[in-house]
Amino acid sequence: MKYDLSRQPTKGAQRTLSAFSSAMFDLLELESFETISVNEICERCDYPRATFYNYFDDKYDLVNYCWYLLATEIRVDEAPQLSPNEILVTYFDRLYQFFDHHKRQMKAILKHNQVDETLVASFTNYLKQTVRKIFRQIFAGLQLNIPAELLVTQCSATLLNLIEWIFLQDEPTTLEEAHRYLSILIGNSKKVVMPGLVQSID
Amino acid sequence: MKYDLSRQPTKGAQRTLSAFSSAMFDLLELESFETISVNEICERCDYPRATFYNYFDDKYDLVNYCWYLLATEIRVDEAPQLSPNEILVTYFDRLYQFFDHHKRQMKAILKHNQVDETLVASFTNYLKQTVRKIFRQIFAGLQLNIPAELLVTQCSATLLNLIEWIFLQDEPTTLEEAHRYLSILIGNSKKVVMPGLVQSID
DNA sequence: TTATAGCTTAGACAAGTGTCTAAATTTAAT
DNA sequence: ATTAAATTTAGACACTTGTCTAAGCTATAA
Repeated sequence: MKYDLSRQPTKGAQRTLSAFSSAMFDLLELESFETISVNEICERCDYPRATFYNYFDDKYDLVNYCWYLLATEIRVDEAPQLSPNEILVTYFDRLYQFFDHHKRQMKAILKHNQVDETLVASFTNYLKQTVRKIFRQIFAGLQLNIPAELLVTQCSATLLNLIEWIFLQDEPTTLEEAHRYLSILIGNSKKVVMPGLVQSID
Repeated sequence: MKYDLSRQPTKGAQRTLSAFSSAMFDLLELESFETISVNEICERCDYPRATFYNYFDDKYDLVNYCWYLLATEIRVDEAPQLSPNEILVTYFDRLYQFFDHHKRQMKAILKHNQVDETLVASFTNYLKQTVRKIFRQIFAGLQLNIPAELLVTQCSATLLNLIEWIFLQDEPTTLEEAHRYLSILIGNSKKVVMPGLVQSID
């Protein structure tokens, strides 16, 4: 990303960022990400190519910014003070809620972009990276019988894989049923219990 | 892939396929996949661009063929008659063996291609897809308390994530230690026990 | 109001991509 | 060894990509 998101954007910059991300979201519902060109993006929002390259490195960079916008909505950054097991369910619920809310948009995008292609992978990967950060913080102070990074990977993968199965592979599942699956996958038990914890700390 | 791999390739075609894949393997040790161009590949193995496009759609297609060549070496396709838990460990061992054997090549490639970039993702993804096929077959006839596809995803993700951690994140781990981690991640117990199975069938 | 610093933009650039044609060459089967 | 079918190849094509320059615009602070 060429534009520095950390500082307060000017009114003009905000307008430009919105225009490009909206154009991308629009185009993703119309065609495959592969076939979208920078020219096409610029035409759609009536900005010159030079401006595009002032803000983004390439279309991958822009789509990444789009994921950043979506992720903000999931409130993945707000970490409540809860036990690891509760956190797991809490974040699962937020993801579930988000995908449920954006069902229509997701379905439209999936029409032109297969689940196994770059686009969807880049989205779920973005979310996975965000969820990893949270788990990394949570596991930092705990006594584990397995390296923390491994557990971080396992938990975020389990969460995202289940979400992906329900919403991207389109296997309608109630939140209750999803919780049952989650507990089986995470802990091989009836309750959600983290693997690798030396003692349960619910 | 434009060339039909299912039929017996002619001597010439075999030579061409080898030349292109070798060129790609060579270049991956010299620079990042992103910066490799089709022109460069063709120059390195002295074939005209037109020939490249006779065989492959693009460089992603070629690198995919490279993964196919590697995967054959792992013998992922030979499925022995074993219980699900034994299969899990068997395939983990094969992957472990393969990566251990190709340590040098992997390290060289990782020097120019970061773990989080497209190239490495495309490789581990290829392996994941291959491992998925095996688990799908294994779980087909079993009684599970969770949809089979979910379990397939979970098991292959756990396997590949552990392998990735050991070899691509470069966390040297003995096979014994790896088995211990695997059992914790898969079953939250001292032994490797699959989650989701209605009854243990060791 | 007016500098001035920072953006925005048009257009050119070198390089890459994937497709196509028609000629040259190779292959496999008689 | 001959021949018909299939493949390979050179070169051209239209198009995309990312960079760069120099001219234009705009916002803010004196």
